[in-house]
Amino acid sequence: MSGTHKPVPRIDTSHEHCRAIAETLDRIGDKWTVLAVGVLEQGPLRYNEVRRSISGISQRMLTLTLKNLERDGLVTRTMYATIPPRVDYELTELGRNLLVPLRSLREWAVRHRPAMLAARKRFADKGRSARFGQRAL
Amino acid sequence: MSGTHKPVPRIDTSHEHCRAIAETLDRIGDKWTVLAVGVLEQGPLRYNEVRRSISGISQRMLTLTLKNLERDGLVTRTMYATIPPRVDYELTELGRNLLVPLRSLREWAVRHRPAMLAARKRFADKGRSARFGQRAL
DNA sequence: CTGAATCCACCAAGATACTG
DNA sequence: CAGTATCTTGGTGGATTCAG
Repeated sequence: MSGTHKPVPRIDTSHEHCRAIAETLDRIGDKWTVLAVGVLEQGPLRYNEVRRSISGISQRMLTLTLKNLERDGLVTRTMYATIPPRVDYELTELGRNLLVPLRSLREWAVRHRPAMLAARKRFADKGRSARFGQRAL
Repeated sequence: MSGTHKPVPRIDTSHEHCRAIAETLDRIGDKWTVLAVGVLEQGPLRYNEVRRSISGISQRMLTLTLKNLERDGLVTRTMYATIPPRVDYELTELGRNLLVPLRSLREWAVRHRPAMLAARKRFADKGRSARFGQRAL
């Protein structure tokens, strides 16, 4: 292990790291993926159980979201040839690993998102007052 | 106040966390935001420095991305009325805080994304063999 | 140099209806 | 119950041009 005690001293040798993040975000940054992962956190669910757990999702988008999660090895899909048919979805190890950065993101959202929204509001107000010559609306 | 005192204080107690994540992802999950934050990690940069640091970005998208970051209090925008004009962008405290979950995401990407891509490939191959009657292509 | 403005292509995602 | 198939649309982002 030659001399180097810490193999990760520098964070950003180039922006290929950023690209890795961006690509990951491109995958999980759609409208429903993290919600699906979230509701599956507690354990396996049937198709319609997932559906009911994510209010507002359409059948089409749920099917697409789950299929993509299965394709990427983040959830398993288990069919039971019963009548009526039954399909269970469950997070894989890989999928559960994803919960770690998601929790980190949640942590940021809980702690700092209010400040962000406040800044957004200030920005909007500033823009409005500028457009109306510094006069309150 | 007849009967109904509280319309509905709790919307989704367990999954509102997922919504918070989803909303955050909706904000930073676009094509360029994390890349911009990433290149600004090392310190303030001028407009064209950022531009050159993010290969492939158009003027329009860079301007939009930076403006949104400024609006949400994640970066500061400092104009110098010189000729030629100069504008510096720099991460705020809020913006630097965002680096924490982003690093967590990068950690996942580095460690687990190869497995995800492998699963995706297996899935594609499986689909192909299925469509061609179990025969290798 | 640092943008703003305009036009346009593409695709994610919703609505709806149908199927095994 | 667990999906597919088809159509439609709003928004994201690219290319180009104009401006202070």
